[in-house]
Amino acid sequence: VLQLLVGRERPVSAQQLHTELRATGSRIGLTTIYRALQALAAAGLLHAFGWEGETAYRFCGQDLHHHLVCRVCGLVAEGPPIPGIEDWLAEVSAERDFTPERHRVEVRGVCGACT
Amino acid sequence: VLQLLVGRERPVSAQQLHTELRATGSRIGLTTIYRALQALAAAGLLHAFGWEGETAYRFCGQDLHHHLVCRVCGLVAEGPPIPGIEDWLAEVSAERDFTPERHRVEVRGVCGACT
DNA sequence: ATTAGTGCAAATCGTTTGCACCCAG
DNA sequence: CTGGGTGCAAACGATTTGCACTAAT
Repeated sequence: VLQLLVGRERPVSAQQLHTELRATGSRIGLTTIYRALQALAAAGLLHAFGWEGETAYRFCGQDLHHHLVCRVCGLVAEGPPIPGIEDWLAEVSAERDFTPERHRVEVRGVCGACT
Repeated sequence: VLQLLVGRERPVSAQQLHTELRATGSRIGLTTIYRALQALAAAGLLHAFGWEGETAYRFCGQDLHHHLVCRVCGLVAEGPPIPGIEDWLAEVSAERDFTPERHRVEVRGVCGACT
């Protein structure tokens, strides 16, 4: 299942994956897809995106955590870290007595192809 | 309905609101809550948060768009803009031929009270 | 023989929709 | 009379769960 996710540009929902797999003749069940996706997401290999009522997943390295999401086609591009975000985070957290664990920057817009 | 949202520290789901309102004797229907929340969110007065399977909303000014979310109690604190984020955004977007519309920074962690 | 993992079908739960009703203009 | 907004109940769709079955140790 993981192999199907690697190399994809846009997130896929459990139901989409199921349909695709079924089309290739696989007898895999929807349940298994859900369980696999949840496990992989919990392990940090996938990122979850809310996409029109359903949850879609995308393979993501652990290092880059910033996304440019096209609201038209759903394409997701990764971006470099924001310079200075760590300092900002440390400062703001200290101010509020908050212990940060992970952060996520998501930019919504329209990709070049959809403009 | 809006008045109930203003001043809250943490997001509330439609169902929670409904329960609370019913408890005060209101005869409001769940449908109305959903419609009101969607309208307010579309108008930019509320921000939507995914919280354990359901969608919760929180009143948010239009200027500050960064959030510190406690994963234990759901408390949401607002933060100042990241210095330099606009420059970063412009640069990254230009690189990828992407037209940004809005961005969102969400930091997950644990608040002081929950530590 | 035991166990982890699977698929199916039914149950669950948040959300949306269809529709009849009521109040204000 | 007319229209917008409301509540109720049914419909919907994504996700989860119960359970029997299979394959591998």
